[in-house]
Amino acid sequence: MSIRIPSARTATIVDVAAEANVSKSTVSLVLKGSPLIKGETSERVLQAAQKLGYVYNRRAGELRGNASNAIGVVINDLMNPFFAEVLIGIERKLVQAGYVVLMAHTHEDLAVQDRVLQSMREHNAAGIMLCPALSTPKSILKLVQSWGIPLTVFVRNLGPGTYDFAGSDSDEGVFLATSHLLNTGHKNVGFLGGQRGVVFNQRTDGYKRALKQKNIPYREELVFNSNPSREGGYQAMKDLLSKHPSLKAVVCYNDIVAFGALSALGEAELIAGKDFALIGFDNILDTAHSNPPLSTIDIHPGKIGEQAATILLERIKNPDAKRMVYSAKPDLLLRQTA
Amino acid sequence: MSIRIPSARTATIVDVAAEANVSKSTVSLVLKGSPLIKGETSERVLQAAQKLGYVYNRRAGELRGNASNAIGVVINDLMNPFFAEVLIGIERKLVQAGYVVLMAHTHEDLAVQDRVLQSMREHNAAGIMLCPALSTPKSILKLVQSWGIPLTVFVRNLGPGTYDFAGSDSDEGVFLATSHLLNTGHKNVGFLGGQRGVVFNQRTDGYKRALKQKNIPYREELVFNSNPSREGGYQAMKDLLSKHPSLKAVVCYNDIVAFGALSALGEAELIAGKDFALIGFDNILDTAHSNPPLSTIDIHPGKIGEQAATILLERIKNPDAKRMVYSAKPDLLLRQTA
DNA sequence: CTGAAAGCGCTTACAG
DNA sequence: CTGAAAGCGCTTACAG
Repeated sequence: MSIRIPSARTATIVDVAAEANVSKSTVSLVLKGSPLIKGETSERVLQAAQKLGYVYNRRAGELRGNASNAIGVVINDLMNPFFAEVLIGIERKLVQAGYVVLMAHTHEDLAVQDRVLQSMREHNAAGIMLCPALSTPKSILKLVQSWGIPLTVFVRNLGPGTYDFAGSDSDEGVFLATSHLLNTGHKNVGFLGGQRGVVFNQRTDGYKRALKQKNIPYREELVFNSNPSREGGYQAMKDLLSKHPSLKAVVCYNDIVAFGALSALGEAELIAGKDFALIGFDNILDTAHSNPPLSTIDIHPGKIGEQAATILLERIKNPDAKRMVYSAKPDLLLRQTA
Repeated sequence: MSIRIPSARTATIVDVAAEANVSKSTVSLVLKGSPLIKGETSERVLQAAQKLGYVYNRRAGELRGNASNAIGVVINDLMNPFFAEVLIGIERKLVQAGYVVLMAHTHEDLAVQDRVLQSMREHNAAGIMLCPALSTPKSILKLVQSWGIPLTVFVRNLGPGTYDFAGSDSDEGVFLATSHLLNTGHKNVGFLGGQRGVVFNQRTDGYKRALKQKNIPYREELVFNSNPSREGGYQAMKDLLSKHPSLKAVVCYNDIVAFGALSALGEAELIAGKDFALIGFDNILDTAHSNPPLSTIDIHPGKIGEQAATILLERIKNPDAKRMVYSAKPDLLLRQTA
């Protein structure tokens, strides 16, 4: 007859109290470093805890106290290194502040986004960081707000409103890139990749603005839509090459689109930076050693994540603070492709 | 005088019970879909819950019940898309099974790894998935085991032992790649990038094995160490080009190293696939549209994550099952560079 | 089929 | 400086 040995029940505060000959209130106080307890007692309690291999039970503590140290972060496209870099920035900052991250990936799926948000609520998240899936309704703001959970939106904004946000100045970034191309002898430049959405609109706004400043008429057929992926960039560039062979310069929706474009260029035996100029957007790590190294708009992805986390932390501390926004200042970073 | 309105305390099981005129035990039973409760009663409770906007409080439930639905996953190098793809696979599988993921990033730092593991323990994680930071001591296995938390190690193994593991057959993969190069006319091939460690050793074993099979002596100076990064691959290839200009084929430690190498090749005006042959390892998404598209060893990163999660789930369900191991079968995937 | 009671492991006033 | 007591929101035997 075999008996299943229960995994040694871990010691509780009561066990420690018994071991140290104090009440459990005292143990609780010692554990949270209260100055109320006499040094000697405190010492004794700590040793007892050590001896019994005591582990703090967070759920129990939080049940009574009601604060949670978990923060939900929802990402929708981790396949794009940009988001991975942002996530790393977020995670570091949060962990550093003593939080733990409940991470969820939505694949741009609104239904799973709703589900994970709900789940974070059940888990009593101390805050939520959301990079909204494409076409997320603005009502999501009111919803989370009604839960009483601090929220900061990052990278993709949700239109005008009073929510906290961390992202970048897309308009200005693309303006910079387009202007640079125009200033270095290109008579016209196209916009490659990406699809309808807030961010896309901001970026093409910058594009149009740069064109306008040089009195170049905006031509819709020079913006090439695609998925915001390498594959998308590849297809878009092939499309461009066949339809507008005279066009020799392009600013890309983002870096991975630019990588796809680089691939199409290579296939056509065109050398980026010599036969064709292109500039990416984001400055993900990969750009420094692509073939050839990509000129891009640096928005410091890791820093966006860090700032987004900083904002959330501040909001948790101070629920009544006024709106907080971080918008990364874009820097034109010239390497080989333009 | 302003009164801070407490964020509307959310309804509890007791409120629902009162609203529905039943005891809280009944509410609890209904909520977990017990067949014990009469349909009519159940209906009434559900409506009451709905009406009050009841939200299940997981921590409270888990405190008594003792099961948690959070699983910790620790990653060390999310900058490498390979790990991002693995993570996505893990996350999907876990969420699908009703779990939530507590994610932590270690940056290969043993101290933070210890910290996050401890934190996951406090959070009562139902299981832990660990991709060990470089030079993680094997004792980590016993430690987590002593906590009574199911563990599955992934991607990097910890040497012989009886822990659950999901990864790939590195040796075989590199053997395949090296053999292919040798079979297609290259008199010798080098091994580029990566650094001492379990995975590195397995990969170079495959390299040596392929050499041996063709009676080609192994020469240490033909393996070029580097950080397992683009930058590392870039430097290693420059090094190779200057020291061994006659070497024309190389298998790379992984895809990002290969990307760095591609960049160095481009800089030297060498065309990969024509002037120089190289093969990566992993088959991350990016390889399909690099410049030029990279030949590589496909180990199906997403599937590794999924399988790792599947193993953990199984272990949770069945603590006494015997050792589970998944080793991705590597496929040689030829594109442009070899 | 449903209710009363005890308990999960903490924290937090309140006494003293 | 420390203890006794109540309570956080659930679940789980146990009655009936």
